[in-house]
Amino acid sequence: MVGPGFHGQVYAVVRTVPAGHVVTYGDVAAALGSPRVARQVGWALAALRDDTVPWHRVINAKGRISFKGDTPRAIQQRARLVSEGIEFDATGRVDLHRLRWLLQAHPLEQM
DNA sequence: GGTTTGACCATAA
DNA sequence: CTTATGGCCAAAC
Repeated sequence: MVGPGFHGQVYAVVRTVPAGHVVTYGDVAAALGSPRVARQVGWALAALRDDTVPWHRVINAKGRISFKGDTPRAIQQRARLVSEGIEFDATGRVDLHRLRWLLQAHPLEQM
């Protein structure tokens, strides 16, 4: 249900991220053609209720789960990533240098 | 249709 | 390392 313009594209890109890899909001935004819309990517995921989208594989550029104040979701996200084989640092950060997934410009524009 | 806000990012102190 | 500020663009009010 890639409804309106931006959200659908975000979901499409996030679905292309395989397990065991992560991407930053900026990367997803850049894959959509605008590296400045990282916030909207996060906002789109905030409205997400679809389990078909691995939203937990999307983190911030610091390799960490930021959120605003809703910790429970962050904890669940971390649990899912660990379950997929993602390793977390002592500070709760992920090794982006190794687990960063290279997004494609237009994954499934007309799939 | 203007104002507010936001799961961000980069820079500065 | 953390905290603060500006900017960016789309959706919600």
